[in-house]
Amino acid sequence: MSRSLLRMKANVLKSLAHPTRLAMIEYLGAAGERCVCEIAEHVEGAGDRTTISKHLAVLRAAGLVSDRKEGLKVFYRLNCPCVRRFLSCIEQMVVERVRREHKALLAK
Amino acid sequence: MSRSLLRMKANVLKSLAHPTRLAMIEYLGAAGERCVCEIAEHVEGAGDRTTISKHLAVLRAAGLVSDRKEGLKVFYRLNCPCVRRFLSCIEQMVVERVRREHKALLAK
DNA sequence: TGATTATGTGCATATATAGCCACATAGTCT
DNA sequence: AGACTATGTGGCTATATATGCACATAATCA
Repeated sequence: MSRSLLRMKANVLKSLAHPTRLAMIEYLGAAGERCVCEIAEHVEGAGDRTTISKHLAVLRAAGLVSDRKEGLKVFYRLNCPCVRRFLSCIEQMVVERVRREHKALLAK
Repeated sequence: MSRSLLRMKANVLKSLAHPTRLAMIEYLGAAGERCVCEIAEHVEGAGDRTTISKHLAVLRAAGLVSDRKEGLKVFYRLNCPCVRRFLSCIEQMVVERVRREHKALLAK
């Protein structure tokens, strides 16, 4: 496997690997195109607006979202619908795992 | 979306978000169960053996792989087959992107 | 038992990332 | 033009991560 392709894929994954950014991606996947203020409202407890901007910049740099300016607002949208399925796979795995560990705990 | 579920999913993604670990996962996905020495040989240029061990420990902690000891060797295997599909989605996205940017470059 | 091999751990350091504050930009409205 | 609003950037610090070295463990074999 080419090192550079590997690095690029790891970068995309890295951009997903943060609770706030993950929430943003899931929100955009579910709700469609949204402006920064809507995203910021939805992703509560994610810190101040500049932090939100930077997270969005990370997602944009990774190619996961695109943006479009309209008046004062900037709208972001998910580029790659396949990411949604991808994330549901991860979710399934995590949920499975929690269930398994919970069961193991009870069995003791 | 629950904060803790979000954090857990981000953690799984984080564990995938490193070129060496990604290569390990892809290798285990394609080749099936492998011992550390085979993994280390396959993932060339990933630094020394202790680094390899640590990356494997990260993947194990995330629940992505399981290990099994047999004699001196420890065998690792991919836990969640769905990860393979997931990764091919990311790959497709990256390849698409490179193609698009390349084209855009030519058009100038 | 002592030597050898496969793998893992504990520390130390280097680099990367997250978050916040102050400030910058850019569009809108009066 | 000047005030206001939405968003982004630069720079700082705190925290996290990656890596390698020296050492630890554990199984095998002579």
